[in-house]
Amino acid sequence: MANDDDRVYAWEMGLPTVDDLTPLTQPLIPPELASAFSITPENQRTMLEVNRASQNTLSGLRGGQLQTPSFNNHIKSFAEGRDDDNNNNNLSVEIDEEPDPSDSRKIRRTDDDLNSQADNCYDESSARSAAAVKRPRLVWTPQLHKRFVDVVAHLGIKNAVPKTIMQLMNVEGLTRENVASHLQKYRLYLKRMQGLSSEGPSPSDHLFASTPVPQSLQEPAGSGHMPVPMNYPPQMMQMPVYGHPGAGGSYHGFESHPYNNYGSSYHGVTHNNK
DNA sequence: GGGCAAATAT
DNA sequence: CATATTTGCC
Repeated sequence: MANDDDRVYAWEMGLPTVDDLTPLTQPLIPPELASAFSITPENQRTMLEVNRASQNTLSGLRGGQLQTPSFNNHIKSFAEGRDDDNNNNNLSVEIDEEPDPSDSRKIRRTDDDLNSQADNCYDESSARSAAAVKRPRLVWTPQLHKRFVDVVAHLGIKNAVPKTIMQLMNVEGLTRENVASHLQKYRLYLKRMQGLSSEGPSPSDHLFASTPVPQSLQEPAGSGHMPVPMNYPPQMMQMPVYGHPGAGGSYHGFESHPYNNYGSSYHGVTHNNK
């Protein structure tokens, strides 16, 4: 006598996670292979292109009277529900795109896009090279910063250079300049804290104070470990929640374990209907 | 390319 | 105002 919710949940759990799926930005056939077998190489799809296609798909679904509202709700709840259930740490760069009065919604590189784009292809407007587009101001969310700190910690302090950090963070749209700039500030923060021992972080250190500083950074950590490629799961998961600078170092975020936490977690599908 | 400080920009 | 980005210099 299982009710519908249970059946839906069972169905959702049987679906592949975003981690199992090949990112849309990644060609199914490597260029080398394609050329070797004289196959016409696929067009490279960047995240920007994929996202644009997603927007078009969503706006198409919403705009046209063809769809019933409940249909859209199901798509959305599905995406959010899986995110919560699997505890996916799908980090992505969260960016605002001001020049678009027609749709003031925030554009996010999430698996909302992956879901929505599944039933549509990208059009010509998305075929433009996204490289030439200047990226909007990056927002260093606690999650993004956490990942940054993790990478810096796992690299030695000696290997923690912008380029390497950027690569290991593996975040779409994140540039070396972004990392370099953030690293600069982060180092200043570390320096200030080591100088004034036994003193709570400055109230102005909103972001940094909310993220624990790994011991790997406290000292030169002479352990000669080479850059070990740490595989972060593909991006996703954002929440408006901000760490409380309350001098305690209390913060909530993901704890280096992308998966697990299955049986005990409640799969409350949160509808953020605005 | 990296590091840093100062100037800009949002 | 806080923070991210750009710039110039080493």
